[in-house]
Order: sequence, then structure tokens, then C-alpha cells
Amino acid sequence: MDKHYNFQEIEKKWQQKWADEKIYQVQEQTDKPKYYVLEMFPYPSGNLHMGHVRNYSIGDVVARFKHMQGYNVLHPMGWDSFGLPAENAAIKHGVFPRDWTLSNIDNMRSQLQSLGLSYDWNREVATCLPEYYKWTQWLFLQLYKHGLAYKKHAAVNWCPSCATVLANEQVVDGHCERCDAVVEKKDLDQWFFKITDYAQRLLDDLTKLPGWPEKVKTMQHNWIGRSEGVEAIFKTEAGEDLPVFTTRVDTIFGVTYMVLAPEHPMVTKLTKGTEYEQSVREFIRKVQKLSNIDRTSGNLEKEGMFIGAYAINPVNGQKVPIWITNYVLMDYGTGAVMGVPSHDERDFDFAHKYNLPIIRVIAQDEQSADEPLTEAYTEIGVLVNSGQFNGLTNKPDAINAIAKWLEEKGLGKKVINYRLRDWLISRQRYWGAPIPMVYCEKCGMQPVPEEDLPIMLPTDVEFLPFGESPLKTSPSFGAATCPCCGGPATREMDTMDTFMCSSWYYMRYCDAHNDQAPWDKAKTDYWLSVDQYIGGVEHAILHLMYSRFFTKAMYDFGLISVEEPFTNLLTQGMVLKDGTKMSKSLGNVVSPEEIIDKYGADTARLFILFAAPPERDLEWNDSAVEGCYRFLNRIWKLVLNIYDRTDYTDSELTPEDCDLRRVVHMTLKKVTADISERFNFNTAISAMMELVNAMSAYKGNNGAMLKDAAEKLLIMLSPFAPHIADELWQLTNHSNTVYNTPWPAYNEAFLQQNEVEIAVQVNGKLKARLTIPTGLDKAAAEAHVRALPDFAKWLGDKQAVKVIIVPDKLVNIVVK
RNA sequence: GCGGACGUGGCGGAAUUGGCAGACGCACCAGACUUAGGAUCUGGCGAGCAAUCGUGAGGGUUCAAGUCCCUCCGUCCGCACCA
Repeated sequence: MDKHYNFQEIEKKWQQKWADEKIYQVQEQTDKPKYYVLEMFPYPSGNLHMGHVRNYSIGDVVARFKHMQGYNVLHPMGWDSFGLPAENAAIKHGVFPRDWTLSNIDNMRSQLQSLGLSYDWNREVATCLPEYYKWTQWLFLQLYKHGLAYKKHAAVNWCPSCATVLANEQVVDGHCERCDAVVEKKDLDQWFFKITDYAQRLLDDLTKLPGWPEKVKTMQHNWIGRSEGVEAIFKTEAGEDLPVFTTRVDTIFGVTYMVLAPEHPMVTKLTKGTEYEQSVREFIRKVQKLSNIDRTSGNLEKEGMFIGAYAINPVNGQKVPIWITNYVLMDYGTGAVMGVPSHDERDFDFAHKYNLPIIRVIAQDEQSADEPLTEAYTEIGVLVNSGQFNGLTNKPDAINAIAKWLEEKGLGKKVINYRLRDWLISRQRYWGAPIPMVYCEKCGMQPVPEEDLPIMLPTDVEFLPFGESPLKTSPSFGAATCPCCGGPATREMDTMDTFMCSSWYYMRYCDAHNDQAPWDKAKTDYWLSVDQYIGGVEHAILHLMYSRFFTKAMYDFGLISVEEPFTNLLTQGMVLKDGTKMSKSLGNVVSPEEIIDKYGADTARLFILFAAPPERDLEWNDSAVEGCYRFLNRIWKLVLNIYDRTDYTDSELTPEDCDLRRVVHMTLKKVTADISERFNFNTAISAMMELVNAMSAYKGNNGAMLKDAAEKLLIMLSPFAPHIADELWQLTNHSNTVYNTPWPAYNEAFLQQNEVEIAVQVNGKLKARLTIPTGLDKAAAEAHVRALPDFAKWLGDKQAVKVIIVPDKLVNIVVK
């Protein structure tokens, strides 16, 4: 027998065996509770990084543990495999996106397999394959049929250097994420999903997610940005409606000007043919130029100009000048804002700069109505200079009263605004799922019939660095037949945002090879929701919000039976080196392959789980990795020695035997709790280290006791380091794999000790430690302490006025 | 500016319900074994000669505070003219 811990051989052997015996494949089973563990699937960049290793190691511990606890565990893996990098590789190196992507997948799959993860590879999906994107397109059609997908003209982010459209999330502070060029706006016809229809439900249902981190829920809450207010209809002098949205309708008598977003359609209308036309046009051009970076940055100097027109205030008929500014956004509210300098800080600054009048309409009391303001008054107060509403408390009385009055007169209404915008899903790219729509000259826009799916990506395309979708270079793709009249039609040339593909993959895993439907409802009914989802916090809003929206829409269509996709969410921290994120440019990247080659997957997994709790950032440390390697080597030798020894004399249990047994069961208790209740794998591992220390230090001679300890150690170790656990399991005369061994329960009776060490304190300061029999009552414990030789010394000339006793923990003498 | 998280030895971290601060590991030191040690094993390891002092700083509550309350400082993250 080779007694050396040859991890390379062992890991290869067991990975092969697990795959051959298909031990990780699962079916629906009614006699067991199900448990769905999912880690966010990766983009197949070609190489695994430490962040992946961390993500998947965490998931694997949970999956293996739950399986051993008797759950029917679904633990799948796949590839988020559409996306821009494949297209860039095509432009740069002339490789076809599909070939590039599939070879990356092959490479990353074998890297993942070298980690020994318990995936059911039979359910593997790749979003870029027609078997998958057929159903992405089918789901698009369902959304379209239910009125949740629509097309409109919109301004999108355009990177002139990459010559392509960028998703919002690829724009960082107004710059292109990849090349750092300043992103421009470009007007294009775009497809949107009406996620705003679900704004309220997405917000409300956050309260139904106690298993999500508060941080993520707060971020989504802010992103949705619910705001209750009033839409008040101002009018132009010509009598046209000019509605504004305000949360402060109580200040409407203080309006001294109105501001429009430069893009507001009324601006050109109101200035056409006037002396202002030219200068307004220049102002708009200037604002739009810096709109991307500065307009949303917060430090922007407020600028504006009068456009020569006036608006009529609905509450008092007053005529106020209309301005345009760089700080009003077209896509929030109505793109028009009432200016109340007396009670809004921004308006106050603006009015100051341009000498606009300031009228106070809220004051601490009615007597101070005309006190001059040196800054905007934003506190609670009573209304003044507000006609019939004078004297009302502004919030909520005046707001309600004025809203009601406006509503009765048909001059406004209460509305709820959301910051959340509809989800722009079209991309002028090749490597995505084609949007299944055609355009007929006679019948207009038509959805592709479901039986014609998938609309396949053509291969006769050219990848040129010009920005137009490569799909447009395909001679075969564009021509289609109108499903309505049978006449000639052209295809939609845009593809879908890859976030669409990742919004439903967790449903597809339930029935990955179904070619009749995206999934069989009976199967999603069995598996969904995902019980534990694990991934990076960078998806806190985008992917996680889109998936929630998708789940709700699918629920409404009757396709699934759950309204939330992920019951519990764990957001793992980053893997750092030298205090910063690993990156090629900093040269501080540690490659998983390198570590696996040098120490093995078990060591890599163990280190990454031991170095920090999962939610926190983790600092990579080469010598701490060696420490984990040493730990596995110690176990290797310890366990084999236990089984090699022949000099055992199994007799009555000695106190030493009981001590060891106690440590075993304490460890079992702690490891079980740390995995299932807290996901604190670091403390679970340190508990196992303590057990190994105790086993090494054990001087007794009870073979049964030691073998039981070794057995339980291997079981507990197996979710963390499955290869070495299985190898030792086999070498110690066990059949099968630890994976199919039930997780043992600890025995409460074995945790009992005869004696405990308690703390002896005087006024809360530790004076001594004392060993006494367990379970002593308070009086007896106190007697032990009073009998201590130093007791009189601690008291000095003072009196013991009180004794606090925490049984089996401490005795605290309060002296005065 | 607003919101959130965090701050503990030389380092990563532990202390789960207010009850012995520093578990476990790394690094370091000493010893054993050894031709050798960057292997392995054993022991030590917050500061201080000590009494004592020690969880970012200051205050408070309590018999008792890393943990609860108040004020402040620092680091990180998210949002940032949202009317």
C-alpha cells in the first residue's frame, strides 16, 4: 500500500469513479425532501479564477452536506455563454464566436471537474446553443404576447472606440468599461421589457425574502426607487398641458419658475421661430455633450436658460417663466419640474444664480410668514402665502388637501413614480439570441410563430470593427416570410441582452433536455424555488432583479408555481491578493490550476473555505495554503496509523477515552451547526483541526474509540475535501463513497463532562480559574470559591456584598 | 451629501444569547530527530519585570461590555441633482 498522500493520483481516480458511477445525477423523488443548491453560472472566458473556486467550493459543501443529510439535492452547472468577448475575439483573432466559446467551455469544464465538484453534469446547459436559445426566444414571445415586450425609439450607450452599443452596466462613470472611452448617446429603435409593471411587486416581495442579505434588498429597494407624489398640470400660455411631478405639492404656491429637461418635446415647440430658438439649440447641444459623465455625477454646476415662454400655475393662475437646465432628467417623472426656491435646496441655488424670485410658503408658524430665507427651508411647518390652504401643516395635511383640490378640478392627480426603468434588452450584436420578430411591409411587425423556432444564428457573417451588427452582413439571415400574409418580410437584426438568457437558466436545469417545452411544469413544481443561491454581490441588482421579474412573469403566465426564484441568497466576498483584487495588470493573479497542480483540489478548496467566512473578502496567502496541505497530510498519516495499529486493548472506557469521545461529538455538533445554520465554514474547519489535535494527543489504547473518531472525521471532512475523504474511507475498509454515507447525529449524552473549569472574578476582574464538578448548585459553587486560599486576599478590608454565579461558567464576587 | 458594512495580536481570523478576549491557522522563537532541513514531531508565542493594562478614540449602562447606548475618527461598498 502506498502510504504517501499522492493527491494527484487520488483526485484523478475519484473524479473518474464519481463520473463513471454517476453518483451526482438526480431525479425527482417523492420520498425525500428536495434541496436545490445553485451557484451563479460562469461566463466561459476560458479560464477559471479564484473567485469561481470560492463560489463553487461554497456551493459544493452545501450540496454535499445536504445530500448526506438525506435531501434529494439538485446541484447543476452550465454556461452563460453569449456575450461580447466572443465577438471581440472574432474581430481580433478571426475565430468564430461559437468555436471560441465552445472551446473555452471545454477548457473550463475540465478545470471545474478537476475541483471535484458534485455537479449533475447531465443537466449542463449552454445559453449559446440552439437547444437553449430556442426557449429563450420562446419566452420572449410569451412576454410579447402578454404585452410585456415592446419596441420604442430610445437613446442608448454607444462606445465610439469599440464601435458598439454597450449595456448600461458596461458603462462605468460615463466611460466604457473595457477601453475607457467616453460613452455617447445614440438614438435607435430598441426592444424593452416592461419590468416597470412589476415595480411594486418587486418592491413588496422583498419583505418575503428573509434569507437574502439586507444589503442586497436595500440596493434593490433603492434601485426601484418608489416615490409618492402628485402630477400637477401646469399649462402653457397657448393652453397646452405641461404636467410636472412633485413630491412636495404643499409648496406649489411658492413656484416662481418652471424647468424642463433640455430634451423635453415642448422645448422645441415653444421656441420654434422665436429669438430663443438658436441659443436654446446650442444649450441643448452643450448639455448633451457632457450628459453621460457629468450630468449624473452630482458635482455639476447647475446651468440653465430662459426659453422665452411662460407656464400657468394651476393653483393660482400665476404666470412663471420656463427655463431649461442641465439638472432635470427627461426620463424621470414628466421631464418637467416646478421651481420652488424657498423650499428646495437645488431650486434655491438655481434661483440665486439667475436672480429668480423666492416666495416663502412654509414657515415655523403663521407669524414668521415673511421672514427672509438664507437657505431653503425644508423642515416641517405650516403653509403661508398659500391662499385657502394657509395654516395647514405641510406634511401630510397640506399635501393631501392640495392633491384632493387639484384632483377635483381635474388639474392633477396623485401618482407613484419609480426610478426603475424598463429593461432595454436589444443589442446590436451577433453573439446573442436573435429576437424572433419579422417586419412585413403589408402587415407590419409580426412575431415569429412558435413552431418556427429557433431562429438560428447564421454563420455567413463578417466580423468587422464597425459597429453595425454582424448579422446585417449575413446574406442569408435577413430574408423571411411574413407569418401573416405569406409575403416577403425582413428579420429583426438585434439580439437579446445576455441577462435575458441568465434570467431563466435555473428553471431550465429542472428539465434541461426537454425539446417540447422550456420545462415540464411538474419538474419545476418539484424543484423550484432554488433553496440556496450563491454568487458575487456585483449581481445584486441586475441579474437578481431581472430573475425576480422573470419569475413573476412566468408565474403570471401559469408556467411555474413560485413567485420568487431564490429563497436564500449568499453573496460571497472577493478573493484578494496583497489587499487588492487579483488582476492581470497588477500581476497579482494566483491561478487555480497552479495551486491544484502543486497542492491538489482538496487543499485549494480547504484553504479558500478556511481563510475567511464566505461573505467577507478573502486575502490569498501562500503559506496558509501550505498549512491546509499540512493539515490534510496529518489526517492522512493519522488515519492510516489508527488502522495499521494492532496493539489495541479494547476494554472499559477510561476517562481519556471519554474525553476523546466528547471532542468527537462536540466537533460533530459544531461542524453541523456551522455548515447548516451559519455557513461559517472557517470555524467548521478549525473545529476539525482541533479534533485532529485531540486525536493526535490521545494516549489511550481504545481502538474502537479511535476508529469511530476517524470515521466521523472523514465524514465531516468529505464536503470540504471529498477526494482524500473517499480515499481514506476506502483504505480503512469501507465500501462505497462517503458521499452516500448518512451524516451522523451527535449524542448529547457524550458531551457531558464530570468537571468544568470556571472563572473566578472579583468585581468582574478575573482572579483565578477553578475546576469544580459539573452541575454544582450556586451555593456549592460559591463555597468552593470561598474556600480558595487567596480568597481573603482578594477581599482585602472590603465586604463581599453580592455573588453572581453563572452555573458551570463563572463566579463573580462583588466587593465594596 | 445619503444609506449600509466593518475596525480585535506581526498576519488571516475566533468569541453564536452581555459571562474567562485572542479558538484554529500562518509567521516567528526554542527544542527533538537528522549528514542536512524549506520535511516531521514537541513546546512557546497580545503588552509589561510585576501589580496590572489591553478589542479604532472618548463617554455611558451593568456585578460583568469586543458584544448594548451616545459622540467622534478611520476603511470599504452601494446610491448620488430622482423633483
